[in-house]
Amino acid sequence: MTDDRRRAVLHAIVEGYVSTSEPVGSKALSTRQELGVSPATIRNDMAALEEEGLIAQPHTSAGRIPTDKGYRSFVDHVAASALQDSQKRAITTFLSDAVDVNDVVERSVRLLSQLTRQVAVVQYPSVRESAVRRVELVRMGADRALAVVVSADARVEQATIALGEDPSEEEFERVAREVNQVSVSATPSSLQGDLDAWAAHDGQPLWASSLAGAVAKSARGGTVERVVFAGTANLARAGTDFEADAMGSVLDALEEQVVLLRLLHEMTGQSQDVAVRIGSETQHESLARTSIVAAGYGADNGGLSLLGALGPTRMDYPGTMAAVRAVARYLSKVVEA
Amino acid sequence: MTDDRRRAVLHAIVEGYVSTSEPVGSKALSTRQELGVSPATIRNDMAALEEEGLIAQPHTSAGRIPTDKGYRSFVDHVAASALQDSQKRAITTFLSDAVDVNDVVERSVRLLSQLTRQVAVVQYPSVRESAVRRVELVRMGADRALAVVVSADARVEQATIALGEDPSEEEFERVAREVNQVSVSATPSSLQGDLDAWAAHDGQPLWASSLAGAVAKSARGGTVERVVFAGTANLARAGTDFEADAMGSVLDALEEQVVLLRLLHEMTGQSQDVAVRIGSETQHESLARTSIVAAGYGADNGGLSLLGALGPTRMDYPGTMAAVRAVARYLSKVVEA
DNA sequence: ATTGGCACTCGGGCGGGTCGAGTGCCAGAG
DNA sequence: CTCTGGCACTCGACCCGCCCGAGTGCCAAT
Repeated sequence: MTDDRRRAVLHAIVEGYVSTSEPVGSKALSTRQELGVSPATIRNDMAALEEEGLIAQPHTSAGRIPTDKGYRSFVDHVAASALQDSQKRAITTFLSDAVDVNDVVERSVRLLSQLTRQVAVVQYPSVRESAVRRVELVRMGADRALAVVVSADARVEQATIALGEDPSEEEFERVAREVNQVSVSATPSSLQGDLDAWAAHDGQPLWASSLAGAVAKSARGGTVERVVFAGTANLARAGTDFEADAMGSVLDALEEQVVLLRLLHEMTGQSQDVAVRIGSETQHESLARTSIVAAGYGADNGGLSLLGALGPTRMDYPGTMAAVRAVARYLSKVVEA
Repeated sequence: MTDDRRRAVLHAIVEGYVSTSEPVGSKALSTRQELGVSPATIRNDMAALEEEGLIAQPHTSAGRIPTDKGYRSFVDHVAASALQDSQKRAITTFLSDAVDVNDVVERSVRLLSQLTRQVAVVQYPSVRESAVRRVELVRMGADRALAVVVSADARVEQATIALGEDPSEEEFERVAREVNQVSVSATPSSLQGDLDAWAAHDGQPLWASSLAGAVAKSARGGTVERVVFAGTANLARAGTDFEADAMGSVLDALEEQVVLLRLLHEMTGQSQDVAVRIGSETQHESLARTSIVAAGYGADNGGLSLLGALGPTRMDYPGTMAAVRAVARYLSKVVEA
């Protein structure tokens, strides 16, 4: 089947280019045992592949390298390789003795960057709406207070409230008592409404409503989505894949966070499984030469968080996908427990 | 005074090299109006400076570049330049509307990286020991609990406690009540002792002592020292100052954090003011070609935190020092308030 | 459909030659 | 004793021309 062989040729080109970072020619391919055909045959296939826009040559009389489209075809048709046992063991041993959420995320991102040899990014687990266990109000000065919300699933959120006036000690205490009563007795779904109703009562100070809002928001998931990175050094080591300038743009994009987060969300939007964006597919100027492999993790009942690996388009896709998938699975287990 | 002129020559070399990133020769220097002498004279001075090890030439018949020692001399003898008004305004406007500690640190590090065009690093404010306002205990499963400690200065710390057994609901509640009584009534200095005494009482479960330890630790300052970065892209843009490989090492060292923290501590150990480490002075292989400008901030009664800028040895020292000092001063004000 | 053969193209590497910036040294002037 | 102008020298950067070989496209043959 000539179609099969063409695919094989493409895969061989991808693998060759990924491992040597040099354009691969027909002769080199024919000596690989995989496809037992002559260079001339391969050249014909290459011409066809180039016609389809799957490969290109950097200049005449050089070997071929995959285009973004070529990588895409490769990724779509290749089965993600299995992780080596040593790597599986690494995951469990490395992550099992984490002590809290912070630690888990921290360890995960480091692990992922080591496994993939790329830049790893992990978003903090997003949490589902949960009951409030206690609200602590701390006076911080004449017109500011700190609200600490401890939720039933052991999250702790804090928010500062502008009071706009200087309530007496007794009133402050009273409000604190009441907001506790209301919040703790409410179910997650009724929380917002209950709090609003309470704040609207006669006799409540103006700042009661901002307090109510802050508490509700904290229960809902609270603070901004945060992501952490590791392995940015891998970008620098990526050899000739990046000009110094291009690397600057990538690092900027990473620090930007918001761009990356949106991208990750888009990628994992539909499916739970590993998703890949290749080069220009990122639709982002500064990421034109980078690929992202991402997956969601966490409870599948909505509270989905993201993690992924980012590197030059010339990356080991099967290996990276396997690592991302494995870490995502493991994190899901940990977070759900 | 020949000695004065030599210094002037050194400074001119440093400034020239910093701004052009190319070795500077005697002719170019003589045309600068600063020192009104002929190239030949400058050559003599250069020979002397080279003898002293302050400058060097990359290869014969090229201009001179400063050595680490040369930069050191420059830094020691130059007055830190003043910030431009626009920059001063930038600091105040940029930092004034921060809402909480997280936000302050986040904004500071970004600001510093923009002002210096280097990698900026800011350590979270370390806090002095403070009274405990409330301890919240949340059951997290059969044998684990989460302790949330809210301290009087509005910090919130959390720690997980391994219970090692499965206490009854009543006992759990009782311990929670008691640890609150003890903690809240204790003064900061007596806290550790009071908690230990309480945990050692008859009838306390085994895990009471780990709870006591966690609470005391949280009050003392709690979690690990954390640092945040910004502007790593500036490293990449630093032109030819770094090989791709060297840059990888630097990024690694940054992620390591512990190395950097130790270094920062050493630097600011004695004095409160801006400190500079140049190239090999860092005593660290991977930072051999980078310099660090650091300063402490925060209350001078012990709780000193650190911030700084890191970049290639070929950096604008006066400007960087001014920016670091300004941000440190501003942060001190904010944190003390 | 596959293969061997063949002419062609073009980038990379090598050697040689030139150019110029920068130096060190020295003798002379202030 | 210090500064200056002059001079010969060095050596890296750059340009040019050359060759080589990898890799290609095309074509005729199987």
